[in-house]
Amino acid sequence: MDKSFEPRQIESKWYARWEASGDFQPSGHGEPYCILLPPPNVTGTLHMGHAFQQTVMDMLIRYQRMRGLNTLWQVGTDHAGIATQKIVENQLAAAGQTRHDLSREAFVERVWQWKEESGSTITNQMRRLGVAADWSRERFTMDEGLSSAVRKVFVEWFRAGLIYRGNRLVNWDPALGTAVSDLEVNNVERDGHLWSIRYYTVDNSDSVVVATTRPETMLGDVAVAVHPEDERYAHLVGKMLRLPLSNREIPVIADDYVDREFGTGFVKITPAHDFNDYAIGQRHNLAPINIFTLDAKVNENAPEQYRGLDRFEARKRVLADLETEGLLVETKPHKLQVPVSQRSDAVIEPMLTDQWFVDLTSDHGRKAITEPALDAVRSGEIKFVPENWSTTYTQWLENIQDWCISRQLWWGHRIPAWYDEAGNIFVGENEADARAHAAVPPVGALRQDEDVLDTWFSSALWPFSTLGWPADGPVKNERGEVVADWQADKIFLPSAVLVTGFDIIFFWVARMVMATKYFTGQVPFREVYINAIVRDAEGQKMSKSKGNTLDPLDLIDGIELEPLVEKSTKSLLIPQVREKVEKRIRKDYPAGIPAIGTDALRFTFAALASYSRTINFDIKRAEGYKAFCNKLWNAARFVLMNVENGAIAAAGTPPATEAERWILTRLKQTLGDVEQHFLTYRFDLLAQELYEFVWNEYCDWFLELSKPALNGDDAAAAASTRRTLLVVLETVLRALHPIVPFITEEIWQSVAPLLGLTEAALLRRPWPKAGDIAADEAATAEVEWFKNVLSGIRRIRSEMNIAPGKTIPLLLADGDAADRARAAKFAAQIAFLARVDAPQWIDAGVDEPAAAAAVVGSMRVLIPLAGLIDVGAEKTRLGKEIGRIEGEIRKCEGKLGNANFVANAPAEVVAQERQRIADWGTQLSALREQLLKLG
RNA sequence: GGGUGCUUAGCUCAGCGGUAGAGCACCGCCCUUACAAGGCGAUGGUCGUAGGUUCGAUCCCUACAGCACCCACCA
Repeated sequence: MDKSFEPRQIESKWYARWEASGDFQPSGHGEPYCILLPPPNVTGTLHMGHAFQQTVMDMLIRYQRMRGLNTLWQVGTDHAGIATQKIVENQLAAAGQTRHDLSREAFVERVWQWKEESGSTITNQMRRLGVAADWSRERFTMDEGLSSAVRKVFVEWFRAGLIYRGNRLVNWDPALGTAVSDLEVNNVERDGHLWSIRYYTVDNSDSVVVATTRPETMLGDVAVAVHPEDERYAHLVGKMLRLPLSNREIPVIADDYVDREFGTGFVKITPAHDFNDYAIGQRHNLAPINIFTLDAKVNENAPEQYRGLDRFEARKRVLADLETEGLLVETKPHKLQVPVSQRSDAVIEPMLTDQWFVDLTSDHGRKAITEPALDAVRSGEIKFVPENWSTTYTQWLENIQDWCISRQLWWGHRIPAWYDEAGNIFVGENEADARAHAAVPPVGALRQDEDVLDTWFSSALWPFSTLGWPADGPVKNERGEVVADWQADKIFLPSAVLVTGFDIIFFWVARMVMATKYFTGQVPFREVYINAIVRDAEGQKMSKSKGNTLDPLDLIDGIELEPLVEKSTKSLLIPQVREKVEKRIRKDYPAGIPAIGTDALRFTFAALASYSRTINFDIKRAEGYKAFCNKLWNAARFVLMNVENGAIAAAGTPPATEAERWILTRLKQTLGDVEQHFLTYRFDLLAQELYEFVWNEYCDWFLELSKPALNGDDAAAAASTRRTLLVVLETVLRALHPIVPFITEEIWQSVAPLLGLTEAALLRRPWPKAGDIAADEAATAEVEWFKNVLSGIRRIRSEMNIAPGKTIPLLLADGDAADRARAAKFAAQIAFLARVDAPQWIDAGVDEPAAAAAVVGSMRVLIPLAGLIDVGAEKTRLGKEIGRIEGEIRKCEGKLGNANFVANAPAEVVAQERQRIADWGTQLSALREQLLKLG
């Protein structure tokens, strides 16, 4: 093995071999265990969130694979309608074109081309992470198989009366020219104004003052509303008002939606551009007046002078005109929630358009789709981890709206609906099917609906569409390879656990439950592990506009300062932001980002994966775990160097030394805990457990303890120690493999032959079970004793400034028979590791030299002063220790002196307290005796 | 307005009813042949505040404060 750990070399070597070996595909035996990859955008690149999430999935898959389960990690990519279409549109824009300059077919063809060119970027990046995913079954949400699933679901839901088309007020993104769902709209608080405007009655005898944040919408007003019980204005209800600027007559109506306390108590009603007003309009039978075109300019329903103006321009004009007419009563600053499109940042305009919806709210829709999805979680059939996310899920479904599934885009699954010349709708998997199911004979030619489906519609089918549904037989990809076969593959439904972010519980998780329940009768997964959101070291959300994103590949490979600055600032358009980001990067990463390797990155993710909902990614922490990898590497080097040239005890030989029995006992405990942490998804505790075992037990103590054994005269002990060194290493490599696959594989390949192991790869080894290892509690006590003696001596050496290389004498006093036996047993180890001469016992009553002391139980461990030690300093040291122990004893006495404690606390707690006070007492008297001896 | 979290060492976080822990940072001594990406040792916390339950509270309950996030139609 190389002298130091070089992640780059190791990583480049293994992935291709693993993938080619077929070990990432289902083994075909054992209990099925499936994980669905949340399909990333096909044109996307790997970000920290992906890397974190995928590390979690990979740990689970590798673990279960080693446990002998029939594992499938189903991977694939999502066509990501809007995002992908926008990328290609931007390319066109750079050439001064829009998609409308191309035909629809040509545009879509161009998007496919782009997908072919860049679609494998993210999957190749995933490979760098080492994911044990089954690439032979990779799917794309727009491939033929998945598209046929989409068509079938649409048609079946339509025929079941669960999908309908209607002219409804929807969230319209005027920049993208499409409807978007409620979920794709963010409400952003902005500084605006509240304007008060006077409307006169038609006879000019009276007037009302309405308050609005959007004065331009008054062009579409159809009424003014007051609260039915508002006595101030009761006399106005039913009167007609003259709408300023438009000169239309509109009624004053009473509706209890109005809040009497807010504004003036009058609300203008614009049903075509406000969701509340729409509802009020319906209640009062008022026809909405749409005043905007689809790109949010004033249309022909408004007075001539405003037509063609953008809505924000129109606002200015309206205000100016009102001012002129003396109708603008008041203007005051006002904070308001503005609906903004997630995709384009454009302000959403509620717009009346024809759209397709999935019915989730009528009795029929609730019974067929919504309720089963709620029941799946309420009944515990699906469990969230952490558990409280089920509240989020449940509450959303309880207040759900119908799902608007049509999008006015070109890239996506075209809606399988056709219209005849009379406007009748025909739905079917294709035109012929639509005709065949026609309720009325079509009039003239059929033309297909122009719209495509919401991207999440196809994602909702992912749990079963990827397994081959609805085809009866094998499904092939475009290269003719079989990627799924529903009859055989439905064993992977339900999948075991879905690992995903809370931000798509509504978008994706809930909708998968709805669709999967409806079409397969099964839940899509048994558990949903909601992973934390990765933020930067300061807890800020990572975003390109803040320039604080980290590219997982930059952490793996490292990046120089200048390229990092360039990369982080290139998409920042505002110079001030750019400057700020550059400054921060130069400060945070003066030497760029060091290469930490995939394993260290993965270990970091594991170590950060507690149940907390955000994790702050600190590169310092990652560097620490790279050090851990290096430690493991060097420990392996030590073992190999010491094992290769000596006899290794045969398998089954009982361990010869206390140290071996102790490390095996600790290994057993560690494995038991690791098992538990896998069950509860506590990867942080799991990582910590293994970290501590490797570093603080195996390296710090066992490797050190093995040195005297390896170099000693006892050949049997040496051979046995060699075996144990190897066995523990090999076992711990197996336990670590799900977290750090590359380094463990690399080391394991060298270790395996020495143990006669014949598997081709570490992933094929069985998961190490605690139950297979024998515990020896007595050995633990022995080694703990030894560690106490050694720590005592080291403390003296350090605090008394005794040169580390200097061999010094060691005396032992008092103690009992057990201490004598142990001292004899560990004599060589003590001498070697503490750099002391062979320990000498001092008999009671014999004069002893002045010495510095440590106390282990009732035994005093003495380093004679003889010019080495400052008596004053030693007295101070002892005094301090005595003070500390007296404090502990006082605490114990306090408890035991409390009659209520003794009466009420469990017996073992009281006994433990008595034991403690006795132990402290023993130490205290030894220390006091020592202080006396120093005079 | 409804909901969900968080507040523990300088920083990032575990612990969650019975002796306050880790990583990183900091301090001292060491290039001791696995490892200076290292070794040995030391320092550092009245566990947000106030009550309550309990023999005992960082942990459970209540209130308060601060900080996040999600959902929602106040013009």
